[in-house]
Amino acid sequence: MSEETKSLNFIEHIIEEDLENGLAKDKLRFRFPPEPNGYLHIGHTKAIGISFGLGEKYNAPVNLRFDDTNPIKEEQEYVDAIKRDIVWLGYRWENELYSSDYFQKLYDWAVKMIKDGKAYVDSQSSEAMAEQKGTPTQVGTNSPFRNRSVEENLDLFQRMKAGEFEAGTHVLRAKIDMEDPNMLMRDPIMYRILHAHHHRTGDEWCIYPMYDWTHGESDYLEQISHSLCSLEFKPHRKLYNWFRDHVYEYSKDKYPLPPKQREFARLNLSYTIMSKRKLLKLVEEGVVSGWDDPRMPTISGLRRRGYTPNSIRQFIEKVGVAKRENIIDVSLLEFCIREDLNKSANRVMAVLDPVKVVITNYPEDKEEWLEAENNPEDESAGFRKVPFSREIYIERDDFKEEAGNKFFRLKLGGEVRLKNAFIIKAENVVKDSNGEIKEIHCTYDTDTSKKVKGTLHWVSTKHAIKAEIREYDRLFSDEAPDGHADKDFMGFINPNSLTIKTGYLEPSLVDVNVGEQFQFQRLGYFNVDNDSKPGALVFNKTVGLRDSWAKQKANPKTNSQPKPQQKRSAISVIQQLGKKYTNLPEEKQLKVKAEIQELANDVSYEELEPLFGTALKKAGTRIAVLIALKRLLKNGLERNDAIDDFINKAKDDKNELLVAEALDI
RNA sequence: UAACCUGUGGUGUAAUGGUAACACUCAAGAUUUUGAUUCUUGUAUUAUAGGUUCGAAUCCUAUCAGGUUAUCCA
Repeated sequence: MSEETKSLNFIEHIIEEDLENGLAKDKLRFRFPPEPNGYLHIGHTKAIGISFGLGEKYNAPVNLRFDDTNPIKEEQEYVDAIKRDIVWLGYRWENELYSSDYFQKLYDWAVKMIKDGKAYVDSQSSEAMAEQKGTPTQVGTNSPFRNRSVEENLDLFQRMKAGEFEAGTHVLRAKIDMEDPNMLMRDPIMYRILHAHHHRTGDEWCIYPMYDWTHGESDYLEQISHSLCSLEFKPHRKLYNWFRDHVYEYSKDKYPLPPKQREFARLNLSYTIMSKRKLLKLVEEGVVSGWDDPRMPTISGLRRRGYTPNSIRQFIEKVGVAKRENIIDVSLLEFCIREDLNKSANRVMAVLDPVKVVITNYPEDKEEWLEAENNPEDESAGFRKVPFSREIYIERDDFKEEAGNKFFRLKLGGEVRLKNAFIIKAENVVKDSNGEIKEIHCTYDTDTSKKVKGTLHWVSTKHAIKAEIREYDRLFSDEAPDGHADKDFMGFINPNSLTIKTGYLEPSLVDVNVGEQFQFQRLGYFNVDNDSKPGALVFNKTVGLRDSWAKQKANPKTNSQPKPQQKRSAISVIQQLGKKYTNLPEEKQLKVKAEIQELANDVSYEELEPLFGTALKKAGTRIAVLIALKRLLKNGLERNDAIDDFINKAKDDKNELLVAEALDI
C-alpha cells in the first residue's frame, strides 16, 4: 500500500501547526456559513469543499450555519435550496444551526460590553456617521455620543430592543478607535433597528446584530477551531479578534476555545459571473429560465445541465486553495465532467442534423438488429441491439461530395464505417431544386474487417425516435464579464447561448428517466432534462466531446494563436546558466561551459558589457560572462579597458573557479 | 500620497533554504469500429534589482504590478 503523501495547502499547514502546538485533534471543528439570500453557485462549492473536505480529512464535525441576521434579504426558500444542494454534493453536516439562534446570547454579551464601557448607543444619522468615519487615508472623528454614560447607554439599548424607536434613529456601536488605519475598527456598528419579520424569529426582535458582531461570536459559541472565509474578509480579522477577545473574557470557562479566522482566495471561473446579486438579475430579467437554468453557474443549474457531484468535487480538488486571486479556465470544469461521464455514461447513437442515406443494395423490407457495446470503458455495462435498415440518417457534417484526404468521413466514391454496423460507399447524391442534398445513395459491404479511416454514427430512419435537444453555449462572450469597470456585465450576454434542435435517436432511448446520462457518440454527453416526458423527450447537452477535428477546421493554416514563442536571447540564457554554475557538479559545469561558449557566438559585445558590473557576490554569473567573453575575444573582439578591468577583478576574486577562468585567458 | 494581502509555464496548484513538480490547456506523434478514450513527447529569466548563505522560488531590503478595505449587507 503506497501511502499517498499529497502536498498540503496553506490552511492544512496552519492546522498541522496548531496540532503540533498542542491543539487536541478532537477540538477541530469547521463550519459553512451561507447567508440564505440566494442559491449556491460553483464559487460556494470551493468554500464548501474546503470546510467539509477538512472535516472529512480530520474526521472533524462541520456545522451548517445559516447567517441570517438580515431579515430583509433572507428567505426560507433559500435555506431549503442550500440544504438540497449540499446534500446533493455529497456532504453531511454535523448540526444545522442559525445565527438567529444566538440573538439572546449576543444581546447579553452586548449589555456586558456596554457595562464595561466598550459599546455605546449612537443617535446620529447614518450620513453623519459616515462623515465621521473618515477615509482609508484620513482618520475619523469621534461621535458626539461616544461618551454617553453607561446608564444612558443601557437604558437606550434596552428601549431599542423594546421597540420604542424607529429604524435608523439609534445604533449600538463598539467603542474602539476612530483613528485606526483599519476602517472596520472605527467604532463599528453592532446593532441596528429593523422592524422586519424574520423567517425564523418572527417579530420577536426589532434590533438585529451586524455581521461582524455575529459571525465570530457564532463561531465561538459553536467552538469552531478554524473559521475559513474568502479573502475580502481579511480586513475583518482584526475586528473578529477584537470582539472574540472580549467575549472570551466573559465566557472562557464555558467556551474555552477561541476560534481563528483564516482567508483564502475565492474561485473565479472564466466566462461566468459569481455574484448572487448579478445572478438574480439574470433570473429576474428573464435572460435565463430560472436559478436552475442549465446555463447558470449555480449548483442547481449545473445539476440540471448534467454535471455530477463527483465531477464538481474533482474540480474543486484540482483547483486547489491559495491566497492569490485567480481565474480558473472553464476547460478544467469541462475536463472533470468528461472524465467522470466517460467512465459512467452509456454510449448511444443520435443524429442531430440529419441527412438521409439510402443503401441501394440493401433489401427494402429487411431489417436486422445489430449488437452494440454500451460502454467500452465499463465492461459491466453490457450490450444492446440497434436496428439497421435500408434508410438511415447520418450527420450532414459527415458527408461532402468532394473532400481532401484529411477528411475522414463520407465522400463520393469513398468508404466509411458505420458504427456497430457495415461499411458503406457513397455512389451518388440526390438534390432538391435548391441544390441541397436530399439523399445520399450508398452501397454497403458486410466485410467489416477492412480498414477505413472514418467511423460514423447513424440511426435507422424508420426506427428513430424524435427528441428535443437543447445545446448550450457560454452565457457571456467575455472572459471576465464583471471585470470591467467601464462596462456592465449585461452587455456581454451571448445571444446564442441556447439552441434547440430536433434529434433522431436510436429506439433504445424510448423510456429514459429524467436525469439519465448518455454519450451521444461522436457528439458529446447529454442528459434527460426535467421537462422531458415519455413521448416528448428533452435532452440537455452537458458538454461536447473533445473535438480536434473542429479545431483543425477552425484554423486551417498553422496554429491559430501564434504564441509569441519567442526564443530567449542568448545572453539571457547565459545569465541564467551562470546563476547556477557554482552549485553544479564538475561534469555538469563542463557541459554548461560548452553550452555557454556555443551561445556566446550569438552574443554581441554591447549585450555583454553591461554584465561586467555584475555584483561581486554573483560569482556564477561572472564566470558565465567570462566564458562568453573569452569566446568573443577568440572570435576577434578587441580588448579594451573595460574588458581588462573585468578580467583583473576576476583574478582577485575569492572564488577559485572564477580565478581559474580569469587566468586562463 | 493609507493599511493590509498577493506576484512560480497560457491557467491553476506544489516545492517550508538543497535538481522548479503535478493537473488542465495547447502542439506534435502512436493506438483506435467514437477525429473520443488511452499512451509518448514538447512548452518557465519563480515580477525586477540588490543583499544574507556553500546553496534562495523560499529569508531580508527596495522597486514595480495586481488586489482588498469607506452598506444601519454578508
